[in-house]
Amino acid sequence: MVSGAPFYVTTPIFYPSDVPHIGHGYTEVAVDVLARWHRQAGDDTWMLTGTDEHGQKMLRTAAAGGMTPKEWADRLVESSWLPLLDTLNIANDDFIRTTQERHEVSAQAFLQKLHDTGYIYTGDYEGFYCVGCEEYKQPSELVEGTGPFEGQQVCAIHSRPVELLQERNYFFKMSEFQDRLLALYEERPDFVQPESARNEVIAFVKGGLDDLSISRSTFDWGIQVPWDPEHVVYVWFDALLNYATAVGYARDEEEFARRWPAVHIVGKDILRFHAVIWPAMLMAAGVEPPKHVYAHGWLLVGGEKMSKSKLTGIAPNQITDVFGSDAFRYYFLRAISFGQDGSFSWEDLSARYQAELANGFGNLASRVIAMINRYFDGVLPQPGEPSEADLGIQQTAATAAAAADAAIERFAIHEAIGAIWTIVEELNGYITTQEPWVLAKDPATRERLQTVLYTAADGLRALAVLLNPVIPTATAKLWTALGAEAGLGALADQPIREAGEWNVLPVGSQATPLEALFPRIEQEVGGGAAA
RNA sequence: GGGGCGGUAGCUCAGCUGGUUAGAGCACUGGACUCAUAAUCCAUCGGUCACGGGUUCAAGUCCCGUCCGCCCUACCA
Repeated sequence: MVSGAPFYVTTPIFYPSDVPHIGHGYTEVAVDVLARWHRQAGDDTWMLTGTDEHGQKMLRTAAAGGMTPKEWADRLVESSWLPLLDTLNIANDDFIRTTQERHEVSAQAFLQKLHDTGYIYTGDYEGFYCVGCEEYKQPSELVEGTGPFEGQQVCAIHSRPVELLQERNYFFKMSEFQDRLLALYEERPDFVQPESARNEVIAFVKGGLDDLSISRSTFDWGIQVPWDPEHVVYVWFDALLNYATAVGYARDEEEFARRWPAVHIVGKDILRFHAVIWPAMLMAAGVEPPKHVYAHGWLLVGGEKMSKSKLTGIAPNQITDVFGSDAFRYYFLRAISFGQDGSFSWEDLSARYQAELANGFGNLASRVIAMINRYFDGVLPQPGEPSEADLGIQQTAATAAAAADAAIERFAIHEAIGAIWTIVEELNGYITTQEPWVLAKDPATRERLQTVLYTAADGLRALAVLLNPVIPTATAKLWTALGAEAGLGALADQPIREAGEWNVLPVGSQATPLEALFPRIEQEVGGGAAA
């Protein structure tokens, strides 16, 4: 434990009735890397993910399948969403489902608090409701229907007719929070990140806020409004609360105080819910706003936003089945600037796998371990006086480790990996230049050989520690092959902020042969195989 | 309609407050080497910085306009 500073990070909770695609996977993986990094740094880390199971859409799809919504949700969570976490090797600390009792209890307490303090009132609402969006639409959001819906007004997103609904329900006085929200964005410029997201949020809030209808009485699949059993809580309001309810809001004040406030990582399409509505809800309840709301970009496939309807949706296991979970994690976090949209292509994935993971990192590990085994029977030799070149490697590692930690602090995950990768590149060059295989032929250069291989091995040690949050499967194999555990303990316990220090791997560590960390993939990868 | 973002080598992208011959990775080509996953290392090749004006001693970098892509948001009918 270094600092023990709290770090509570969340993914959005997903609709179980969606089919998991690489966009979901991207968010999960990004949050997992942040969490693993902080955890390994000794921060008091907690990673939350989960599913959002209420709402009319779930009710209807369940009914269509002849099931209760809860049965339907159970099935989807078991068959799709928990397996997704396995597929991607996610080390979440908790998984919340909005149908869990702990959530319902805390959510009701939150709602009651808002009601007691006068932030909720009764009103009538009439509007065009889109079941697909789970929300009312303004007339401007509707377009003329085509085909079977010709002559009707349809939702611009789902192209399906909207329903004219009128209901008496409860409203949250969000309009009262405009000034306080703007003050929040002003006082804490890093509250909404990146900058482009912040600007959009500010522009939106400056345009004025409407009160929010937060209950429904036309169906009953949801959390009951505590003072009016005829109403259930609007699904988005319910969903946002998960971040607080999961860590004990109104149930376990000690736990809540320990974890809160959270860092929310979200796709930019749901930024507004997290950067406007959610902080307003918290302010109304007298709870501190989140620490950060970070909006990442979209994955583009063929230059367009990935979408299932355009058949560009890709299931995460299509990638992991061929390349493995490490490659998935590495690729999306390295190739895409976190916070910006990024292009996905099988060609790029395949090329980076080959060039960076297999030929770069994997082969580096392979050649170093092989030489320690060949020239020293696997026993890590004692280094002699460092030369200029050796010191250069040490410097590279120190600089890279510091830069990577600083980048993670700014959510620049791609930069962090790029910084770490300078060690891979320098080490490969170092080995080629130092020519240990030549040194090995002459007994007179034995000590120099020892120094070179020690330097390379300790560099691998630093890489294993620094890359463990990103590619934990590969680094675990490397840790074993280096024989590091005997002297240093478990890889996950290695303090990541000290990874750039030198002469850490104990002399005499017993290396063992290393299988290829990222074997060459001979098979042709099919791009069109969207299942 | 208003606002925002983007358009830089074949591909994916860096280029902060304007300043010597515009960078990186991958791909391509040539060479070196053999410890290693036919891998590594070095070098070369490659761009009218969307287009047209303007400001400046100097613009990819600022200003105006045009075109293209995307996002947010409004409104008429």
